[in-house]
Amino acid sequence: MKGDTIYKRTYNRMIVYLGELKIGDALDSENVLKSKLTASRTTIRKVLQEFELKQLIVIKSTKKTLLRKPKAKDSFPRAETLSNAARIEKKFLEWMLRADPKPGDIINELELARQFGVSTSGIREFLNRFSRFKLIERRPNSGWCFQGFTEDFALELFEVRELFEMRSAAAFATLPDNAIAWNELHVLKIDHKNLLRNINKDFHNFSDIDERFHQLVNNASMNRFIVDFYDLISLIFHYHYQWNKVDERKRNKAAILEHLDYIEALFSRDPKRIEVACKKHFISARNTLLSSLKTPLPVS
Amino acid sequence: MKGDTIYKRTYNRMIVYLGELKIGDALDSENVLKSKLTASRTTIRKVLQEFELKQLIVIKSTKKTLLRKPKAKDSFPRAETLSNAARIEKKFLEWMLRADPKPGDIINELELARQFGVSTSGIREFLNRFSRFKLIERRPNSGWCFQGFTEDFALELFEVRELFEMRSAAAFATLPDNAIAWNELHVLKIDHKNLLRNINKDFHNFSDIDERFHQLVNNASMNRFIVDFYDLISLIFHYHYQWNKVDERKRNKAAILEHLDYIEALFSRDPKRIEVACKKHFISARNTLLSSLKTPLPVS
DNA sequence: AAACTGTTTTTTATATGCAAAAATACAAAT
DNA sequence: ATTTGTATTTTTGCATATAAAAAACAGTTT
Repeated sequence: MKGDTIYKRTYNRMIVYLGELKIGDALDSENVLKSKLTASRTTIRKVLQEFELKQLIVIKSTKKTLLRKPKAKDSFPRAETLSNAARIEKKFLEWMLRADPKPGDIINELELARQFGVSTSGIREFLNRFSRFKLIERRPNSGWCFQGFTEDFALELFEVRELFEMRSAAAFATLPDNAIAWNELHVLKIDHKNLLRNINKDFHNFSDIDERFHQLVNNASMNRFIVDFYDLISLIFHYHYQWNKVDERKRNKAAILEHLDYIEALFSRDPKRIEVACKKHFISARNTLLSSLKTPLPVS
Repeated sequence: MKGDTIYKRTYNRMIVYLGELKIGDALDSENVLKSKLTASRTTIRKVLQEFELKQLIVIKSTKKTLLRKPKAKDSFPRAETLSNAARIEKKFLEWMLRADPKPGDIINELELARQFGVSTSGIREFLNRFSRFKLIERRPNSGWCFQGFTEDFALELFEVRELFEMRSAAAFATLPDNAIAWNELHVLKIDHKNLLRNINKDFHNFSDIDERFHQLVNNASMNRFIVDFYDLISLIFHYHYQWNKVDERKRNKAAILEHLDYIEALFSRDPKRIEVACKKHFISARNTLLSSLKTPLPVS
């Protein structure tokens, strides 16, 4: 009753690993495989035995050799390698998007469990973890109350986000010259410029680059609470990007330009300049988010 | 298998409620009792039936009358009215204090379950909730890793605390004249002065007043993320107060004086003055915490 | 008909059961 | 000294079972 997603995940990783060898090559020892594929030796052995059975490898005491290359399509489908918890998270986010629950709505564990086809304990555990984002609230001995992604929520979120990122950006400027963050920032600058060049076609790629950029800045704070808070930002933005498609190209182009300005400010290490660029970006980001909250959901 | 702590809690509340009536008085209707004692009608009825059985009240269709007054000592002991979850939390904090786990230590669910005499699912749920404080981290398919209340942890905690409270204090100054927060601040000022007068005797009462004060300031931010973060501060301070007894009287006296200064600054509504008082207090609070981290635990 | 009580259905809180995975142990082989 | 074979023991992840509590429904009484 535990599911065998780890076995399947390890199996898939083994296929990738074998794909990198040549026929006749010897495999690494079990202990090395254990760290390479991140699983216990117990699981590694189980997978190896399965591969021997399928005559992909031959095991002769301490020597394991590759007989023929596995095909990538023999892998288990990705969905089967997700843990139950990950699957529930995915389903819940999809459900939120679809059902669009309003503040004050009650969600109950049994109902969700039935809808998702999983046990109540899985749902319960998920909701417990998810509640850290403050989008739902437990009512003891009753259900969960949906708080909703309201304007207040967005404003409070942005207040903290701004507070944190201003601090992080200031910290970024004081990083030593040889910090890898500078290289990463350089790469991001190039990526931004490339995206700007193909903005008409690739504008929806902005979401990824946006997350990478802000995460890089926040990491400079070296503060677990600040870094952790970015999980919530990511979630909200991911969620929000799903439905606010109005003017997306135009908005993203503007944001890229702001980012480039912000990046230059970071390279300059001038605190004043950084503050100005950062603040400017947040003002427009907040406006974007707020205006999209007022746009009703498209009817599907 | 759900435990009957709610029944017991309601039973105790009913005793208090009956204590306020005179013999021969009619009890409120079930629905009124339901809101007065905050429980479901189902539970209210169960309790009422028990009281009837014990001949404390008589139920005649729609009329319930008090026969004789219950004695307070017939209540269930407080420990039995705590939910399982609350009991686990309490035990875990005690355990942390006693076992003093070090960063990198692994805690496992089964072990704790056995030690606390509860089921693993209870432990699991608690650890999941508790992990939001970042003192423990889940290792999938393995156990939980204790992160420890290290110096880094304390510094990062204080960085955010300061950021948040500076913002909250500034917001406090802009509250309208008729906000109840001003009255509460006034009460707190008096309480501080009283405590200062009896500091030699009552110095250990500072912990409570400290929490009330900072919570009041933080609430002025009207930001759920800022307010929520104070849970962590409370936890850490509660935990920390348990063992750092060195110079407690002296430290608390100094802190009270800083608070009084801070309170006056808030009343003045002068942003500059507030900032100075707030910052000053945080510098010494941080030093206190850091120095206590370096003090080894007293051997018990 | 509004408020109340009696009864039934649904949901939560918690314990328990069990397969998968991890950890451990140690002798045997290279 | 590393690696493997094998067996054993623990522990996790998830499902399910069940008593307590809540909610919903249906009658009564004022």
